[in-house]
Amino acid sequence: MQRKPGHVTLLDIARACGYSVSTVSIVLSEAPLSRNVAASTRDQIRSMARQLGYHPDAYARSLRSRRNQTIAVLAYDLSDPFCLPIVHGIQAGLQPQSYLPLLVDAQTQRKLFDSYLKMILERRAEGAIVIASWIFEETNLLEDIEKNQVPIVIVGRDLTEKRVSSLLVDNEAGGALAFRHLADLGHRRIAIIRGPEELFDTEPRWAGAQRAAAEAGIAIDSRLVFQLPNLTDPTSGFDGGLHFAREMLASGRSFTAVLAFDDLTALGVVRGLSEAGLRIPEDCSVVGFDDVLPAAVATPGITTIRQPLKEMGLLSAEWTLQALNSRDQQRDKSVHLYKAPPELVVRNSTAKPASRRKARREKSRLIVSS
Amino acid sequence: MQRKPGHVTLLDIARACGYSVSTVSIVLSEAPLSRNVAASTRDQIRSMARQLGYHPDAYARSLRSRRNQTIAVLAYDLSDPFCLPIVHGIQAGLQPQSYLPLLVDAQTQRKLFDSYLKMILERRAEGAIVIASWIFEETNLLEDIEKNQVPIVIVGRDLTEKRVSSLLVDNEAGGALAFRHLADLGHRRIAIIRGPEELFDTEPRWAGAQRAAAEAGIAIDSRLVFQLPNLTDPTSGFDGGLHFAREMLASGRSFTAVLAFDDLTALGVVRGLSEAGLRIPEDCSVVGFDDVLPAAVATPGITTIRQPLKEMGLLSAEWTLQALNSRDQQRDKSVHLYKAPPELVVRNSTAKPASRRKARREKSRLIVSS
DNA sequence: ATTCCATATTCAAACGTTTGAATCTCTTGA
DNA sequence: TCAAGAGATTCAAACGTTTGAATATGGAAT
Repeated sequence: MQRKPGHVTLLDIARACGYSVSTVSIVLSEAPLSRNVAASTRDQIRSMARQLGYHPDAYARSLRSRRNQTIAVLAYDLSDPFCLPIVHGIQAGLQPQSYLPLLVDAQTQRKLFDSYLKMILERRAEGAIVIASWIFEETNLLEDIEKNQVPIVIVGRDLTEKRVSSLLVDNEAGGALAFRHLADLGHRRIAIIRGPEELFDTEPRWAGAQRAAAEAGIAIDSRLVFQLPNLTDPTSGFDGGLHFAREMLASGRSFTAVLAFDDLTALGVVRGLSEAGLRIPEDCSVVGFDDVLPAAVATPGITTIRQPLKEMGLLSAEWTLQALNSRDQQRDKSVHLYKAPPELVVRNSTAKPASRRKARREKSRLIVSS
Repeated sequence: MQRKPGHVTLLDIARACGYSVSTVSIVLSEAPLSRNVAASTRDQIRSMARQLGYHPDAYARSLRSRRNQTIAVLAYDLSDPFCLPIVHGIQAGLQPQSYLPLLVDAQTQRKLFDSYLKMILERRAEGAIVIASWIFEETNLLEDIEKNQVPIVIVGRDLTEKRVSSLLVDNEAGGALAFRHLADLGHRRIAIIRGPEELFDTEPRWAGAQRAAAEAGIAIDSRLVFQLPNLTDPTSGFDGGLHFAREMLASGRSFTAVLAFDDLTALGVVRGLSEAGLRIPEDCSVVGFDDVLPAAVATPGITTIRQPLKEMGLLSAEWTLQALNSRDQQRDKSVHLYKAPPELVVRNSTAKPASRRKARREKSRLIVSS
């Protein structure tokens, strides 16, 4: 196994300028000792390194130094528009400490998830940030990662009872915010599409909506409550919304607004209602959740509950680095929880309901025609 | 620097079951020599490894073996919906050979791009796939990566004249396809929004549209041709589309269809026309390019030109692995080019133009009211 | 008995770094 | 003249693995 020709090591540089490997290493890695290396030597070594095209070998380096400036970021599915802003936040948080994210995308597949998990362990990432999925039981994840003393933070789910620092949006508040927005506009007959049963966001959002309904003195008609099936594909919310919109119309029950579980679902609802000739928001208001790109660029723009995803990502990065540092100093194993405040983003998919009489007339016409 | 407690090495296993490190390594790495290790020994070692929670150290391993089963994937901006399907394709192509993608997102920032590039070199990725950006001059990228003998493939741009294997959609054919679709529907007065000047896709798409116009005997009104400004943010196409839609209407020139540079631009156009009270597609057809998620879930769904992104990603992965293998065998430095065939996806943003008289009447009413 | 082969296992060097300790060469102060 | 320190550089071991070569063990064939 002869050395590759194009491959420059410390030894090459050392020989080229007549110093030892140690000196070269000290200079190029800017170790504390480099303070008392002669300035001329430093310059000579640096310029030789540049000239030969030297790049330190991360493998050799971190084999020796046990550090690799890497935080693993394990996303359950990058194609969910939800993930990207979080990743950007993480990158922003890691950058200043010159840590690098090792980004892996499990594509909602258990098999991939496991193999990437193994990879994270093998690459000795110093910490891990998991962007949560409802699909996997993270139990063995915890065992395996924690056993190896890697600090871990989870985004999008509360796992504090398993002693994992967690960040997520305050879903209860968000659900309430969305419902209250519709109530404030004057809507009384509000259809609700709940999330999939296995998704942890579902319950608190529903609870928030119920609380807001009670506060506004509005009764939720259980026949106007739907629940998305368990999904594999993050865009399948769209199909669910489309499906339930048709079902709502076919049921003949009147409603003037729909509270959808997330933005894709809301977009599906818009599609379904539009197909039947309803205009959004004149004939029916629709509100989503998350504030992902498709909601912003659709026409009408979807009124939604924004999650401060980027901020959450940023914070998760900071927590991880913090845990790293405190681990080096003492054993500070405190577990944090941050429930981010959701924010109402009003666009054009919501409006005051049409006057009751007119609305009823239109509706009946439509139901007949569908 | 004492060893971390939770950290299990070959030596630990060797001691625990009374064999040498070599034997343990041979067994666990399934080296050829493991053929003649006693079956009982094998089992004992394997179960001990599992019991202790052993994970091989990728750093030590690849320091010695010079392989790390990693292909770097450098995306210019993951938040462009364009990138994700490519990444998925790459993952799919790497998986069967148990190579792992090292995914990095330059977020359209030169500084990040450089620092990630350095990282790729330091981590000794065996190959690199670049999802192209118009922002960066890839010249030094080439120098730096090629000097280190790392095979490199670029997706989304033709760099064959710099001897880099390239995959991209056939933009010329796509532009023609889009224009011909509108012409076939009967449109004659077609507005065109060209891409930013610095983007390499712009020219061929425009050329394709011109060719199709000539073939259909349609004259393109230069006053209905617009050009997006150079952009930093991939979603800024939306703003551009919105802006030009308003400008088109204000100009008073009549048109029945808009050919937008990409899907986000098309969505911006839809927004702009809708604001003025126009209905899509009854009053005006709009066609996009790329087929990204927001185009599919908007209402009406945007008719667009689909790029086979996933297939392109898959192929890029295969090329890279192939280059890796052939490099080990002989010096096969052949450069490939693949122009993927685009595909028309008809949704609901395009339709036959309204009869001429009626269209003109509507238009003039609108222009007055705006 | 000796030689030879196959099977099972170990030796020891190497990969490219980092780093605590060691060495060497000057100054400086007494 | 010597000790003490500071400044500049090097030694050598270590990180955890892989791997070509070497060794040990037991037959079987000569």
